[in-house]
Amino acid sequence: MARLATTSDVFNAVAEPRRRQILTLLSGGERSVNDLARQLRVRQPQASKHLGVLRQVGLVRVRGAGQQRLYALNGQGLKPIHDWVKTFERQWNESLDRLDAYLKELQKKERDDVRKR
Amino acid sequence: MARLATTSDVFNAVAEPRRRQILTLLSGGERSVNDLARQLRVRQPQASKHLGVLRQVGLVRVRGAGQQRLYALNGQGLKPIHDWVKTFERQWNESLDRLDAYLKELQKKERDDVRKR
DNA sequence: TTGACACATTCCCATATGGGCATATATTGC
DNA sequence: GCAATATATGCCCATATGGGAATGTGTCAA
Repeated sequence: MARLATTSDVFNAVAEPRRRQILTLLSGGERSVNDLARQLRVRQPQASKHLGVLRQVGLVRVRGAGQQRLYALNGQGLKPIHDWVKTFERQWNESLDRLDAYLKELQKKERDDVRKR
Repeated sequence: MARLATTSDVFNAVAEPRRRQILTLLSGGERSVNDLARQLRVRQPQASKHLGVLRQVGLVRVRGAGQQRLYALNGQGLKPIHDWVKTFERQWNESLDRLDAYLKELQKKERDDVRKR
């Protein structure tokens, strides 16, 4: 079956670093295709393709403006990722808490050792 | 160059739905490979492969327990995704706010219309 | 109409994939 | 040692990819 299509899912669409870059750039406001291509140091066709993927999964919107097309971020499209990853928030906090507790324990031992000297 | 390796990145590793399922299952605690394979309704080798990917990107830890290997979630591995998507939180809140304002505006109009009747 | 510009689409190719399957590699109990 | 169980790994294949390059489509201005 091979890997899922990049357009099958927001997760797959966002797996590509350049597409994440595009979203970051668009968070500053609308941009034209050439604009984005220049910033990404990518040729125009690739920029168009990436934008096409992002559009198919609903992460960006397009608007015609004369002979250029302005792409805008659709922030809501990222919510599924946020919601999913948020369900694990407690998990990594717990790991950090354990690390924190461990470090505190080390420091305590250190103080005790110093005291014994 | 083709698509990036699934092991190149947490984003790529998590793009596969079954791997997300695995992480969800592991958030309930350690599981053996067969255990996971059964829950995912996947054959054992595929489960092992997926777990291998997750391990390579640091999303899970393994621990030998007799003749089985228990996999555990490493929540901190998901933090990069959380951090990235969090930078867009304002974006979709704004969209939602606009939607909210729009709906409120509609309701107001509706009330006014009723009043006029 | 014609040319210039912005963008989209198509074809090519090297590459990695995930599943099926068979097989190697532990580890345990006898 | 040997069989049984749990897991990992290797090979196969169909499929989708992202970049390069060329070409199609649309819009403007003269």
